[in-house]
Amino acid sequence: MQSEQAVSALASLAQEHRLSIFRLLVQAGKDGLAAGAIAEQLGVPPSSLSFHLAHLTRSGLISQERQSRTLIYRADYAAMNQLVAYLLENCCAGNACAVDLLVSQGACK
Amino acid sequence: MQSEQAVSALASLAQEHRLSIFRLLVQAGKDGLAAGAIAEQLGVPPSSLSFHLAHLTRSGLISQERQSRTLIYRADYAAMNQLVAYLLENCCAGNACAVDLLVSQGACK
DNA sequence: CTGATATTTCGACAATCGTAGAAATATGAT
DNA sequence: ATCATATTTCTACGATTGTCGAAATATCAG
Repeated sequence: MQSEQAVSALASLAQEHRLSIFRLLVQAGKDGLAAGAIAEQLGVPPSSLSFHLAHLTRSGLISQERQSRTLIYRADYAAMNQLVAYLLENCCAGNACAVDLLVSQGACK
Repeated sequence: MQSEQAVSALASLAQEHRLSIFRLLVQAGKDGLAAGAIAEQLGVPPSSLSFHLAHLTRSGLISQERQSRTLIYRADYAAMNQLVAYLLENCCAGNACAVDLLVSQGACK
């Protein structure tokens, strides 16, 4: 991963509405959510929502698939993992370190 | 973690210079780095660097400790872990999911 | 082809952010 | 005390970002 890519991904998460969108999609899992369903849950006006969805899509953290009239959005878990790996790359100068917590924490399951 | 906190942490990483600073500190480990050492490695003017260090410190991702004339900065791994946990909270609606990658990836060691 | 639904693109404006020089502060050395 | 070093705070300015109404686009139904 390049730093430019990472900054873009981070910037797309660093905004109240977009963070909420991303978390909704993370929780929704592989089925994703339609733009409309997201709008309903967050109460953001359509044009604003679209702006934020485009931002997240451009950064690669979510993907878009058209299903007839609706657009389905999904979190891209691999992109998220790459981002975290980039942030913690070569951490603690190769010594055992606090980042082991990530393993024991079990964010998923 | 509150969303406001998360946005603040993410915003502090979503900037080229600050991202570089954070990664340097992650790699430096528990000894941290003096502001001067960071300035040297990144070539950012002192006032700008100070602005970014303050941003990262306010968001809780790094900490500051004075050691006589110099200020030592360190990455806060626990804060980083909390942030990642917040992003992936309750992911995939409770099913086994792609976030397991985080475990197998072994960013550290 | 006409109308309805789902969503995006355009445009303009206010608010926030990053930059870096100059001045200020904190600490240690002589 | 005086001076040098390390770093921050202040300040002003240009650049970027978020907002949302209105208009445009895409798809389906009748």
